[in-house]
Amino acid sequence: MAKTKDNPTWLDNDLNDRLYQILKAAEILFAEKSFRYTEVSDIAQSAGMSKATIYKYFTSKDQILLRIVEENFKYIRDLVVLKLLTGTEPPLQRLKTAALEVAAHFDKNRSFVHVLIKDAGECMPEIQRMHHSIMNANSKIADALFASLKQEGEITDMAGADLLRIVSDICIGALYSWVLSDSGTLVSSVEFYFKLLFKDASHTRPAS
Amino acid sequence: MAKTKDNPTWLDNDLNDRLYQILKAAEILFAEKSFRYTEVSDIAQSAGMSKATIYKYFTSKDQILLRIVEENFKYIRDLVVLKLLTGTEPPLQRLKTAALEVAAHFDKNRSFVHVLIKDAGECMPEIQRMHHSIMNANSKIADALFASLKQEGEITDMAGADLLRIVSDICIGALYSWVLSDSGTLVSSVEFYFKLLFKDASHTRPAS
Amino acid sequence: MAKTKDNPTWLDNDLNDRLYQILKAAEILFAEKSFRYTEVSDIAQSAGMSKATIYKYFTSKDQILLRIVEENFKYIRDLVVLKLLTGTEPPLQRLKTAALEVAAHFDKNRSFVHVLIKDAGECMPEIQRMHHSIMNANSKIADALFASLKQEGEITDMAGADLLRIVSDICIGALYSWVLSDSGTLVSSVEFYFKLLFKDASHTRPAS
Amino acid sequence: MAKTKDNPTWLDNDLNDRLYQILKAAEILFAEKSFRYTEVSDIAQSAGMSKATIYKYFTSKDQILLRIVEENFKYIRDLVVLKLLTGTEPPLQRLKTAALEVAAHFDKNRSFVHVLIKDAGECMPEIQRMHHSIMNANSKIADALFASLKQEGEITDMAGADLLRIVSDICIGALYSWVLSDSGTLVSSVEFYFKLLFKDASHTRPAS
DNA sequence: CATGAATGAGCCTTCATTCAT
DNA sequence: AATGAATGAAGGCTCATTCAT
Repeated sequence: MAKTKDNPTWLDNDLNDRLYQILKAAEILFAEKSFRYTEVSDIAQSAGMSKATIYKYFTSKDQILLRIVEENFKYIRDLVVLKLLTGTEPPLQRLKTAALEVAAHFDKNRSFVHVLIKDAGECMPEIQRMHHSIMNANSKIADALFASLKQEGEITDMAGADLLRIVSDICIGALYSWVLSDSGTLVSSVEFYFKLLFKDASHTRPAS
Repeated sequence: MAKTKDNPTWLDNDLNDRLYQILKAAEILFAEKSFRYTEVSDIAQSAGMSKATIYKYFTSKDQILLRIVEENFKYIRDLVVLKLLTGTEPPLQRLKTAALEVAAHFDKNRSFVHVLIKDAGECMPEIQRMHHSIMNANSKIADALFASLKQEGEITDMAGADLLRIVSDICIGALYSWVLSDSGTLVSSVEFYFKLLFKDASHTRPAS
Repeated sequence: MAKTKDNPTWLDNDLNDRLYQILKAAEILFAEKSFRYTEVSDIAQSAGMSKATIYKYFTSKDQILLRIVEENFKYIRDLVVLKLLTGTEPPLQRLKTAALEVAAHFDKNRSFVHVLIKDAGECMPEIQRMHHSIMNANSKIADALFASLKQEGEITDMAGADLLRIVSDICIGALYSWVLSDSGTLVSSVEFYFKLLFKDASHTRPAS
Repeated sequence: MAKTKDNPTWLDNDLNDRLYQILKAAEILFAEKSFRYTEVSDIAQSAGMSKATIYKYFTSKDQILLRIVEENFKYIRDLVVLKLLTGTEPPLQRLKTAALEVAAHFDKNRSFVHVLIKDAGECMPEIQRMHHSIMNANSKIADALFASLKQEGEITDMAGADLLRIVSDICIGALYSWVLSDSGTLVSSVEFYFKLLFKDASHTRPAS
């Protein structure tokens, strides 16, 4: 799953230490004080290096934020693809696993979600690209998934696009709410919605 | 309904013209270029006055943004309270009316929603207060509403808090998605969800 | 003595009311907060009129300060000339009277002295002109005075210029000290120095 | 004494170069154009650096002025203490030496005196503290000095406080006059007053 | 390579001053 | 004549960014 080192949970191991320190420090500060109120020197201090060093790795303050978003999005995308497309479990189970993994990632990276929401304006293109790729580019995957879910009778008949929309809205809403309330875990949110939508508690393959 | 004048859709008519012009100009610019990239002189030019005049009405650039959010939130709150608590229509009908009115307000004030989402970090306290007031302070209203909905069999039995959470998540999600896709209307989104959740198309009181 | 009205002590009676109010209000505010920190609107408020009205009487904020200094200097000059050159009392008596009158004027107009010292930089030309007129233009008067003082044996033989210099230095120093210590009266200072320099307590004409 | 470098006459050598350049440039500009009309960018240009660098050393334009005053006052205080309290010369000689040294310092730093007088309003607290420390805190030193002067018959019997007051007034007056006339040296002023007050030209110890 | 030191570009904000009523 | 409302012109200060060591 990309990660084998101890502390990093989302950034690729390949990132050299310096880079990782910058991104992590920035993420935390952006989450706390927002992009606007975080100075590059704050990041430098928090990352234990000088400002000049930061500019060896990034061409601008904005690039740091962008990189944070990109790395997280990439990580999530990889996670989803891997969990959703691979494996022999039934589709619903794979969906749940993927959702839980993503949720767990967010639970471990609260600050990223704060950044994403607070400084959305600074990275609209990235967010929109992500949103678009989920709503359109990946719709084949989604269609296939939903088709198989319908086959198994887990969900009622409904246009795949509509379903995707609902799921997407709920995900975004849950994410936003989670940040606003700043309590609970996203994992429990996912479980709540799964229980709600699919009365079957286990989602292990129905033994037919 | 409050509004009869032609152009203002959300700010109270009582706001004097100058103030209205500033807020409206700022809202549009913040939505387009984000708070960060909007200079006070941009707002001044767009509002057809000098920077100094703006500072007669606001003590800082930040205050302009805050005021935009406050005014909108106030307007929405008033709208919801009015539509939801007053009137003789059945609860579900009132809920739908309120939701549609709010959605229509947003449709007419897309730029506000853009601001709200792009510059969320600048007004977290206001957003959180709004969120909290919906999730907690207003829960009595919500409970009453949900109770009567249940009585009428419109919705299945479920904890009020859970229902509220779902509705809230969907609303936030729909709002965010709407901005991200930048297409369609929120009103149509509301109709979509109402059709989905309550199969009855009309929601006029079931003729017993 | 120029003054017959009740409250004004330094400005000419001829000054119309509005003008007097502005100058007095400004003098007090300049003394309290210094020229820099006194805004024209402060003066307006304190004088009970609008800023625009002030600009009917003065072309700039600087002009107000200048006028304050000019009026006071004019008043003092008139006083000195009148007391020193007129009258039948012996010269030393006239000198003392003049000095006491000026001191009394300052005692009644502490704020002017504060302004003069705090905002000296804003009115160096006026101050320098005054200083020059005392040290040079008026030296004839001074010479005559000192000559007669010497004749009467009140003071030792000494160049008039030197005497003038000493007196001038002591006056300036006493004035400055008085503002710095912000206690006592200038009149008592004058009496101190007269007692010190001319052992004769009365200075009434020696009954010879 | 403290000074052996060529150009600096009043600031401690310890002050690093950059700081010294700023203070010296500011002092000259303040003296020429007054605090009000001197922009920080003027100081920057004159000191051969950028505005931002100045703000590395000072938190505000006001602080620069304050620092100039403080440094000079400190320097003067040290000088006086050193010259007055140390050494084996008779008291009057020590007094004269101290006065001459201070006067020489001012002669070399005319611009400081201009600043002090023109922008007195900006640094009243510092000036008052200095004045107070001379008139009160140091009165023990003064009393001792005056006592020994009296013993030696140099001055007539008189309350120490009164003597101090006279000396202080004369000093301030001489300083102010010197700036106003903008000619001559303070050293010559000191010599004038010493000759005047103590007829003995040499002030070396009276040969018993 | 890492950094301390330096900076340029620019923003927000202020206030003396003006003008229409 | 008096003023409320409006503004132009600036100035202090900041901070992302660079460069010499």
